Amino acid sequence: MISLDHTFSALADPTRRAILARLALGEATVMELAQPFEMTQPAVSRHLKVLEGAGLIARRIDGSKRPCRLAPNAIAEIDQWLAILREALSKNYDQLDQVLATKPSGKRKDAP
Amino acid sequence: MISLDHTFSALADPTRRAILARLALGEATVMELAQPFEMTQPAVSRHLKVLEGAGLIARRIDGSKRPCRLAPNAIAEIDQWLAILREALSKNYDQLDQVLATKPSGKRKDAP
DNA sequence: TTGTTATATAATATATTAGTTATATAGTGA
DNA sequence: TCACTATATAACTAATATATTATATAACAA
Repeated sequence: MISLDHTFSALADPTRRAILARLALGEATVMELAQPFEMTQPAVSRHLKVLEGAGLIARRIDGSKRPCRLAPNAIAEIDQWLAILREALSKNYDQLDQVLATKPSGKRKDAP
Repeated sequence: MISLDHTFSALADPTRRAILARLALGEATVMELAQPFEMTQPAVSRHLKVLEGAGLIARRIDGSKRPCRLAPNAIAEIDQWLAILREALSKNYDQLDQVLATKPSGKRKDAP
């Protein structure tokens, strides 16, 4: 099972997010992915390793090429975790709504 | 506007995710948040600063206390970005479905 | 087999991060 | 005012991350 630590930290890097965005258009090899970046091939290889370790991409073997594609597992796991926050946020919002509805002129401690 | 770099990197830390999970239950002060962790108060203060900088929490002033609560902006932004990947994944899945449906005995380059 | 292409790994330098302790600041309450 | 509580900041250390160059490995093409 993939850890959220790895997944979120993989997504924290702009190069890696750009790689994922490129893969959203379809499979690509390491060189194809490296080409648009001002970065050496080994650097891209390491980013791909991070993305793979995070469960965000998968690779297959095609001769001497290693085409990459998006993998679904990590995204699903992230979504699941974010659901907790989303639910809490919508609940808080409802509560605030209620407070504003029931005490439209109540004191606010945080007012200046 | 908040950067995805900051938001994802804030979420990559398990202590910070635990803090967010606690805040999902409702507002809490710095000391309340620090208490369950084997960590000093300054360490928690810094985590909160990171979460605030990432747009994941907001703080208000209540005397000498600084109660924290979840903030919605960053989550919304993350969701928006992840939508790109989600869409691509579902598209790829559909394509795979089609491929399997139309050529059930086609050659596969990646077969051993 | 030899040269070339595609990719991975190792060694290394630098930057960033997360924690610590010590200290500063500001509100609280006697 | 004085002691106490709540929080923030600074200085420092240790661990981690990212990039580079050099090199290894494996497939391909002549």
